Amino acid sequence: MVTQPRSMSKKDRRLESERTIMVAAEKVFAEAGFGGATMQLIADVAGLPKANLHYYFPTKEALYRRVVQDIFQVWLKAADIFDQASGPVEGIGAYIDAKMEISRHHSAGSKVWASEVMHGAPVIQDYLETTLEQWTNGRIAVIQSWIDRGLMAPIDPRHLLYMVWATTQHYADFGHQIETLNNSDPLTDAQWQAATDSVKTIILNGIGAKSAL
Amino acid sequence: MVTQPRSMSKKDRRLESERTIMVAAEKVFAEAGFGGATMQLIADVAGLPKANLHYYFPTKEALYRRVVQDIFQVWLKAADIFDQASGPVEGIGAYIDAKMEISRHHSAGSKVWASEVMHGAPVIQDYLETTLEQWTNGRIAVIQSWIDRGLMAPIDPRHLLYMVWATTQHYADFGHQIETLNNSDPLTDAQWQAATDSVKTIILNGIGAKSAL
DNA sequence: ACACATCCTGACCAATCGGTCAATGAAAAT
DNA sequence: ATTTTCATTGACCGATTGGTCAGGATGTGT
Repeated sequence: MVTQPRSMSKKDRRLESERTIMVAAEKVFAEAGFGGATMQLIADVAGLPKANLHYYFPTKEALYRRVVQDIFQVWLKAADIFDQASGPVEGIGAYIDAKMEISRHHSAGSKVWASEVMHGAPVIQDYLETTLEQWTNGRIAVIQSWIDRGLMAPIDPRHLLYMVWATTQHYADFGHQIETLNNSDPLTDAQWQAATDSVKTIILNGIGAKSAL
Repeated sequence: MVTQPRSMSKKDRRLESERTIMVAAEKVFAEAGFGGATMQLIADVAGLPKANLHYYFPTKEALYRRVVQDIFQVWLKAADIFDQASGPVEGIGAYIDAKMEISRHHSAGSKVWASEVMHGAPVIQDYLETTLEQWTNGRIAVIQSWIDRGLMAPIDPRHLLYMVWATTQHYADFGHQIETLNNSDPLTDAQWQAATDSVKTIILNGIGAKSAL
């Protein structure tokens, strides 16, 4: 489970140990929820003794907090594309692409985030009130400017964002249901592409998006 | 917490006791997840001694299973409107209305369902494979007939359904996040209406829905 | 009044939980 | 070479968990 090249500084080894634990923790938290996850199970998945986890992370909650914060960073980063876009077709289209990609390849993280918010965000409430609110307001302003420039219909930007979040994350959070309804097979490359295209088509048509180019 | 009119058959009292417990359980499971919920806390919320819970429900899992099944029934029932509709504007519009209503007034149930599916549906897997799959296939056929009759654009019905589920449930499952981004205030009647209208506008426009009337 | 079934609950139990700690090992620093 | 710091771990602990059970309360049919 753990590869430890001998030529590695102490700091690097600490970082790698932390990462090993956090990867295992993300998986277990996603599968069992915070309450259902046990330090013992995380330790088993990470291939380490339980006491070692407590050496790097003092409490279960501290470990969980780090996992959630980590996810939040990935999640925010996906939105950089938004700002570089000239109009809704490019901006929202690329954002949907990015979020669908995360749903596919980072589904455990998405589930942990969903679980955290669903239970009232006991751990990352401050993030919601600060970082997320600022980010959201910034993106609302961008969308509003597109509306003002006649590049899309006058849809409430807030609900548009919620719809993009909801739909893209659905493919991660409810991935098991989707898989079950797909003859219990994981979605193929083509099916993921079809899903992404469908989402983009409906939303971009739904808001009457016009390319700014 | 518990009102027990003296004139009540034994069967009725049993049913009412079960209902009292299940309401409390739904709330606690929604707030803490299955793993985080404790029988003691459910008992406290229900205003009953813990041992009494085990009299009506042998195990925590049995109680949880009943709660999830209960939700599933509500969830399926909301879709009856679908069949009576003459076209996508009426059918999908009414379905969105119904699901938004559930998200608003049955949010705990929605969260429990989401949590269950997110964790791999360990308890209701059989429902997914039987009832839900049949229901889904039936609705897909209806939507396809609308497409064939030129009442909407040729969108993959499956992904359209996922989008409706995702978006409407988002207002329940991520209600805390939405509330936080709304100055930590619950959505007002007008805001709920605006949300519902936005969702309907985007989706119905997005699929090029035409009324059949 | 009686017997009988159902309902209720305080006290209890084994198992598991998150977390601690002293002892040991390994690597830097001197 | 030796000291010092960091990393590792098995054994352990108090607290909490889901679940049990014996015995009392309550109602029902006769």
